[in-house]
Amino acid sequence: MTLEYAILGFLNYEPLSGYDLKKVFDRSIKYFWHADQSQIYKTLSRLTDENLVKMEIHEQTDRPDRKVYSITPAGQEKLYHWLAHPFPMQASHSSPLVQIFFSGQVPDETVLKKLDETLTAMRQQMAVYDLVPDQIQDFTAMAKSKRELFYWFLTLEFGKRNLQMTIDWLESVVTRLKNKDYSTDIGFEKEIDLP
Amino acid sequence: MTLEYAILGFLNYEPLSGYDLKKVFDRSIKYFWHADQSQIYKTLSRLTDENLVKMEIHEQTDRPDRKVYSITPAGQEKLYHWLAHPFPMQASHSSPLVQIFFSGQVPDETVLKKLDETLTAMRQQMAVYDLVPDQIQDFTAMAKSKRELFYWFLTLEFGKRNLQMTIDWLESVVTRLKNKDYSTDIGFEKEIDLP
DNA sequence: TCATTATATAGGAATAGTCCTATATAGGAG
DNA sequence: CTCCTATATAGGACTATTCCTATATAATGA
Repeated sequence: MTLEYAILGFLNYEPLSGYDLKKVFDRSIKYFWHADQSQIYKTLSRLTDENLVKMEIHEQTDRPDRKVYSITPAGQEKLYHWLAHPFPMQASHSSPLVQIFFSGQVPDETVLKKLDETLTAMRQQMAVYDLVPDQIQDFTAMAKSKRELFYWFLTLEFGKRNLQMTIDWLESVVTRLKNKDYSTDIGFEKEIDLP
Repeated sequence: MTLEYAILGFLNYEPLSGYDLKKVFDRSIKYFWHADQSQIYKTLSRLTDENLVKMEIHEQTDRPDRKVYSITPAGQEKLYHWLAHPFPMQASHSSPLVQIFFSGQVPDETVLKKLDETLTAMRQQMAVYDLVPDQIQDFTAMAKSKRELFYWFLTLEFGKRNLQMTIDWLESVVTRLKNKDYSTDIGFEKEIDLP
C-alpha cells in the first residue's frame, strides 16, 4: 500500500500531525498520489498499531489537541526497504486505453471530436505543470539539499514528459484518422481481405 | 467503472458467457485492464439488474448450463455515450513516482541499482510487446474491418511508446546521477545556498 | 452579524478490486 | 487410476479508496 510508504516518507523528514500530512500531500505529491483526509487518519492509526510510527499528544487549549506522529526505527527500515526495490512502472489499469480499444464501435468523427477535446485539456494541463515550481516555492524551500530537491523535481519532469508523449501520440492518431490511414504497420496477412 | 464498459464493449461485438468474457479479456485488453473472473460474474449480475444486458440460459447436458449475455439498447446507448466523452489520461495514482519523490532518503547507489533493475525489466517488457501481434493472431482474426483492427493495435502502439519514453527518461536520470548533476533546470533562487 | 476559512480528528457507507474457495462434469496425460 | 486441465458459475472475506458527515473552536472578512 503506497499511502503507508508516502506517510512514512514524510514522517522521515519530520514529525507531523494528520492535519499537517494532508497539507503537505496537497502541496507536493497530490499530482500523482492524492490522499483523502479520512484515509490519512485511518492509515496513521494502523501504522501506530503496527509500531511503524509512534504518537505523541501535544495539548492545546484553543483547539483540539494535536496528535503528532513520528517514524520508528521499524518504520524507517520498512521505508528504506521499499525505496530500494524496483518498481513496476506499467500501470495494470488504464481506462483511456479501454476506450481506444472499443473506439471502432463509434464513427471516426466522434473519436476525432473526443481526441480534440482531450488534446485541448492536455495542453492546458501542460501550462499548469509549468506553473508548479512557482506555486510550491514555500514547499521547496523546505529542501535540505540540492539532491533532495532534484528528486522532487524529477516527478514533475516525468509528468511533463509523459504528457508530451501522450500529446504527440494523440496528434499522430488524429492525422491518421483524418487521412483514413488504418494501417497497423504490423505484417498482417489478412490485410488485403478486409474492407 | 471501466469494467462495466469493457464488458458492454465486448458484448456489443457478440453475445458471450462470463467464461467467454474472461477468455477474451485475457487475449486482448488484459495488458491495460486485468479482470478477475469473480469480478466479471458479479458485474454481469449488476448489469442485468440495471437492464444494460440481458441473459439467456443455453442448456447443456455434459456441462453446467451456459448463461449467455447480450447487450440491450440501453446498454448500447450507455457504451456509445462513454466512448464519445474525453478521457482523463493523467493517472491520479502512480506508486513509482512516490518512490522517486522520496529517493533522496536513500543513497544514490541504492537508487542506481534499483533503476538498473527496472530498466532491465522494461527492456524485457519491450521484447514481450514485440511478440504480442503474433500471440493474438487468433483474436485479431475476429476483426471485421481494417478500421477495427487499427484501434486494437493503437493500444499496443501506446504501450510501446509509453514504455520507450519511460526507458529514455530513466536512462537520462541514471546519467545525471552518475555525474552527480542535481540541477533542477528551474530557476530556483536558493540554489547557491544549498550544499 | 453572519458566513467562510483554518485548525484538528474520526466514524460510516459505498465502490472497486483481489484472493480464495466451492460446485459440477468431461477428457486427456502420465 | 489418479491428477490435471478445460468448461462453467458464484459466494465470502478482505483491502484500498472515495465520499459524506460529525464534532469543536478561533480568526477573518463582507
